[in-house]
Amino acid sequence: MVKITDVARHAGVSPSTVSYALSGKRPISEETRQRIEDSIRELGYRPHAGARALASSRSNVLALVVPLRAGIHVPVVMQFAVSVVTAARRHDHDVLLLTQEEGEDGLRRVADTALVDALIVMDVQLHDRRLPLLRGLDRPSVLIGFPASPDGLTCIDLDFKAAGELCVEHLAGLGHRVIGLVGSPPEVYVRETGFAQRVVQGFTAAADRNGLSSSVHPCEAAPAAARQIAEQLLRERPALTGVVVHNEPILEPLIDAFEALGLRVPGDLSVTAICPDEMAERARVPVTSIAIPADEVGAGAVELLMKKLGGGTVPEATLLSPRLAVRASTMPRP
Amino acid sequence: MVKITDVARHAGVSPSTVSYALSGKRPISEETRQRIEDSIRELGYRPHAGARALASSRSNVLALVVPLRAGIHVPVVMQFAVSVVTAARRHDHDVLLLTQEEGEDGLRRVADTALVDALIVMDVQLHDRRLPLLRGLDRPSVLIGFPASPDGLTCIDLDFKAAGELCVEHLAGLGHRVIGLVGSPPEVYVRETGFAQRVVQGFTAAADRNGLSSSVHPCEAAPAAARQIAEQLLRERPALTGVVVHNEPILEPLIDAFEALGLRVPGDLSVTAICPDEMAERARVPVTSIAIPADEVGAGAVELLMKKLGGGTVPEATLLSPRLAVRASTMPRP
DNA sequence: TTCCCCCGTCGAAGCGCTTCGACATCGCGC
DNA sequence: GCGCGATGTCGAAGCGCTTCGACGGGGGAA
Repeated sequence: MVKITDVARHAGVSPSTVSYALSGKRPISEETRQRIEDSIRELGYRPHAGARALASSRSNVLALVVPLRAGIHVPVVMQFAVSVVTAARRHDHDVLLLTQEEGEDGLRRVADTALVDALIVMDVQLHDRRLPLLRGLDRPSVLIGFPASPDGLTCIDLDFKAAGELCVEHLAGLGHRVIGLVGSPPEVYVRETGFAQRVVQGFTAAADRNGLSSSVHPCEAAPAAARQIAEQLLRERPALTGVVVHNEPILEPLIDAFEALGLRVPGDLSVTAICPDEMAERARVPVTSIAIPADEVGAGAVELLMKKLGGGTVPEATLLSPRLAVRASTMPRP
Repeated sequence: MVKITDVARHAGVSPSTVSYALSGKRPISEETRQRIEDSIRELGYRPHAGARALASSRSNVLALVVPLRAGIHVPVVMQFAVSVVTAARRHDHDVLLLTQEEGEDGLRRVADTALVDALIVMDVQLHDRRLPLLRGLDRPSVLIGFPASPDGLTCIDLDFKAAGELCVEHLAGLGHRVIGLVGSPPEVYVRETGFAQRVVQGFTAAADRNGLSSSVHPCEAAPAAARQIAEQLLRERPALTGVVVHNEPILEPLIDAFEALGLRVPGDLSVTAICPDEMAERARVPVTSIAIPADEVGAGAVELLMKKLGGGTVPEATLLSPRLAVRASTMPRP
């Protein structure tokens, strides 16, 4: 293994000079730097990560905790993970993968052993049990998702309330007066997953603001449930002309169910959704939708962490504005 | 930060004794060990990962390279990742997440900087560009998937050839005489992804062995393509009564297409698939299928790596036997 | 009883890097 | 012509842990 002393000898300088040339923490003459770089290339030098971590008390590794639970849309999780890794690499950091199963102990372990410099936690619940731990940890963290009170934490996510509102505004703008929200399975609300509730809040607030008649319907993530909900909506709210769907697996089955019941989308019923773009695009009827901007969220989380690691201060809450992509599933009320 | 010397002082022993008590590399009297453990607990000691890595030249971290490419079924990738992390934790190791995008440089980097002790590479192609690198690296690796020649490497995967055979044997056992394989998109074969070709090999070999009439049909991963293939099969092979599907996204659309063309599954046509269990279970007609045992593969990869890290020798090829779950989509030939 | 060996423990020497203080050199202003 | 700050480099001291060789004491074999 070639080490920094080898490089130093080869370049005719001291090890510390090589170190400073590498880190840029002290000025090095252009000429010397060049010589050092040549030596590094020639010898194929790679600094030892462990030694570096020990001496600098920085491992240049971030922890990423991914959720495993049922009801989580896996491709979206993967998108987050990839965008976090990609963003981390831009800052010369690597990413350690933790599963939620490891729980609080896992977080404590990687933090206390200095394996990682900072942590990113996905799928935060309103009253997440990990919050006190994260607050007390001696290293910075960023949450993807919002707990009930983000005091002392740093959180980033799509602004789901605004997303709910935006869907409603879109429908209202098209003249719809009676709308419904088909939401996530009941257990998601019980579990107090913040984003689901926030969609409901935004939906309801915007409907009220616009003087619309609105209703909210939690729904299991199974095709059969979609059918039931569709029938129920027709029965209970015959004047319904607009639907917001916040339940990925059910989007297509629900549209199918409406059509099977004789409602054309968008002819008789306009549908908007909060779901990944590729899902909205590939549906039988391409769906007007708001996507979760996984790339932005992941990259944003990393940027926030880097700022914190650099000693900067960051806002407790970062809400990404929803963007509505208009597709074929919505049209003006007939 | 509490360090090993603190523990040693507190327990009235030398630091080396604490170290040996922790690692078990030298005998320590029960009494002393107990005292040390108490001190550790009382002080909340956590060994510093970097220091440990430096002194022992073991980081206790594995690299996992996940694929990003289109045509890869994301939930399966996630399953692999989770099972690797879980298995690694059982061996007191952590997992560093690398994206394929980082390519060979990423592998070299984490290996050369001693950030990781060993590597797991997913989605290996027949003539993968990373193979020479992996062979030359000074740390062990395990491939999930098989290249053209695994010489000098360690590979593990489902035995896709056997899977292809098993599907055919199942159909043959039910009396079917004319069968077809609906495969992956053409580019998957062009790309020389081993597993797709191996399914074809197994399918063809078993069909020949059983004296069946067989045909192979690559197929795009889009519903429209499913419809086309269904029509083509009916036209070109009217006597067809058995189909093997090796193309996740198309499984359901294909069954739909067959039924739309007047063929009942399994009444007129028996269908088997190689796909995740939950997909097979949730289809309109639950599909007789062979699943990719992501848990076993991931855990197996870690076990192999641990054995190699421990100085043991392991077989170059580990093929996991396919298991066929019989469901509602197959029945004896009428 | 003597010798040997094993068990349990210690001390010290690193592992490869960063960083702090020191120092020499140079150019500038006065 | 002198002092001073800026610039560029060096040496040495760790960072916290593992591991090697050494060593004292106790038990078994001869």
